[in-house]
Amino acid sequence: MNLSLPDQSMHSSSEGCIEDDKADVMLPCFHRNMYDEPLASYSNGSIISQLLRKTIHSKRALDESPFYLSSSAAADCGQEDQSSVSSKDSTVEAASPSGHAPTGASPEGEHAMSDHLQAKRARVENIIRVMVGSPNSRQHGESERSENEARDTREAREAYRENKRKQRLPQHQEHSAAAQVSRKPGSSSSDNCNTKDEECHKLKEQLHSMQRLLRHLQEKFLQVYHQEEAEYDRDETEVGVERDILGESTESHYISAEDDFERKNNRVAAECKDRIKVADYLVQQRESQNLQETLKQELTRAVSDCVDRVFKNVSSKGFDLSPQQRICSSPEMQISTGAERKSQQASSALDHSQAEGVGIKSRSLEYYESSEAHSPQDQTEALSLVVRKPAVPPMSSVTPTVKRPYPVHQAPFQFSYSTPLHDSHILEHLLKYGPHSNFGGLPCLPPSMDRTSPDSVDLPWETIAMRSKVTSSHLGHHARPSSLGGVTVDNLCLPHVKIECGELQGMADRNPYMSLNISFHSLTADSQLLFFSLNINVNIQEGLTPSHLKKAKLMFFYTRYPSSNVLKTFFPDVKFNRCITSQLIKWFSNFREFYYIQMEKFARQAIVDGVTDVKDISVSRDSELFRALNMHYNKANDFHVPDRFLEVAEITLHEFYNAISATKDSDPSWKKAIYKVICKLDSDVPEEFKTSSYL
DNA sequence: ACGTGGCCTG
DNA sequence: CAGGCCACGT
Repeated sequence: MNLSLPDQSMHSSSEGCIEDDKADVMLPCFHRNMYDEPLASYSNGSIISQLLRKTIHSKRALDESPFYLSSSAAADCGQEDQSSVSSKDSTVEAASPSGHAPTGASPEGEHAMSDHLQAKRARVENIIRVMVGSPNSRQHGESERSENEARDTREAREAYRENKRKQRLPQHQEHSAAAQVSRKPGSSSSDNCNTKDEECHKLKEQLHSMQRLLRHLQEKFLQVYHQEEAEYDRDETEVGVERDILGESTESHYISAEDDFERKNNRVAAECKDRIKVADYLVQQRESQNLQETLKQELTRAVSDCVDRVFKNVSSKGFDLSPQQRICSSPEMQISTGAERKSQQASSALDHSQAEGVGIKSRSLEYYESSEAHSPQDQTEALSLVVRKPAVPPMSSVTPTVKRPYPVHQAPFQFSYSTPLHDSHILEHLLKYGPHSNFGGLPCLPPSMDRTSPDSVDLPWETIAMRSKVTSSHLGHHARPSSLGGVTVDNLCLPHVKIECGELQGMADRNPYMSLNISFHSLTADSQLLFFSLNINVNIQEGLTPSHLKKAKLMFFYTRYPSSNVLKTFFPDVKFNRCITSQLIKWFSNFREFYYIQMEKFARQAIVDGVTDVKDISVSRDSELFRALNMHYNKANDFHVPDRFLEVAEITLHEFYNAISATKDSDPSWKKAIYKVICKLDSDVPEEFKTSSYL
């Protein structure tokens, strides 16, 4: 019964767990205290509870305290019971049977009754008398008291239930709830109505402030959301719907929160949960939008980077289009060159990080505006027949005494069923015609995470061939994953963007060169992760495919002696190693072998046929020699062999004819002289071969 | 030693 | 077309 005990037990909520056996003794309260730990601490800290703790000494606590008492309250209750009862009896119930109670009060309790406390008690009791409003209170005596007690008990139970409910609230709410509950123990009698009222007001205020806070948060969310809307309102329709939905839901929540303040105490939790849900939804919305934007930006940046590098590469090597190429270039290709140049400028001018959907569109427009401006220039350049490679030896006299099916200004070479697409073609295609178009099956050429490959210097970019498709998929609209590791951007719920990549392996064989080159490593780590999370199926060619062979054969029309660097340049999708390189070299060696065999054969045939003048020998597209060669290197006959190759073939044939005529073939190494000549006749391989190929 | 090219063979 | 072998140049 000492007053120090309450304090002791008050702290026992934490200490008792560790050391004290009192926990067992005070089981009902204590166990609750453990569960209501935050509550207890709050009650200790609460001003109201402080007040109560003082006040409680002059009041009788409820016997049913276990329902709601916090540790301090419970302890107080237990300790103060007698004194409280006695004090109350002595003042309020003077005529009660236990009127002598004051004397029964513990000396400590009596001693504790300071003057101001007594004064306060008197004041409070006076107020209570008024508040209870029962003029018969005194007359009814015990019954009245029991009624009050019963009511308080009910209130206490209510409070406890509320308390339980409020424990689920966020902490700042718990605080107020705790404040509310912590004072309950003292409300054993009607005199608490005053403080109750008081506290009710405080609670109201707290709740109001909380509401304001929530509203503020809500507004912030909506503000940010709308801001983002304004920024990226390229897709107003879809997002607009979402916004409407959001607006509605939040609005309704808002209103409902406004309505019934008095009753909503027990609804606050649910309310907050709903709001949190809304907030979460907004956050998710933002996140997915961020993802979308990030992906777009990174893709755009990577693409422009790629174009930059392509041209940097080209210009650094002094690469230029060969005359044939210029002449032969289809208008489409000329456009693309102009576009590429423009793109170089544009990409350097444009901040990559700022390149967004709008930027893409505007740039694609620039492409076509500029292409018109550039194409005439390109045309004039193309008409000038400049040969940069070692000029044709003065054997030109040998050349055309024969009529050719094609004029010197050769008709555009092109693939019979498809013009080879440039990177920029694909880009332009994508940008101009939109993602709905597709380029046919494109193989997935994966970014290799291994940058130790020797070609990484020469080929800083690896190809990610992808077919880009824009779908109208909404958030949560999951695209079906395509077969064979097809790539979709599902799982990410990226609206408006879906990328599919290489559907079938067979397609990789057919056109592994036409690809959209993206510098995967120029992407940020986030975007790389994003790519992987997009499940993009990437796959760098470890070996040479039949498509590579075909490409090599077509390249042979331009170069008979390609250097390994050229090979690496023109097979960017191949992971080069010693074996691959030598294999490619071997291919060209074999090509040459066949070529020279044919030359020797036809030269000897000419001699057998009685040709006496080398000038009578020519190579046209009609000649047997050409057909044999074309059959070998261009079996499908879907590639228009450049005239230059015909010239070179004719020169080679003449060389053989002359050597054989001069009986130089008796020398075991008589061909070497011819090889020396022929190796100088190589021309540059069109850039189309670098990154793209026929379909 | 290594890369490259040519020749021969299968 | 690939493998083996050889020769040559660096």
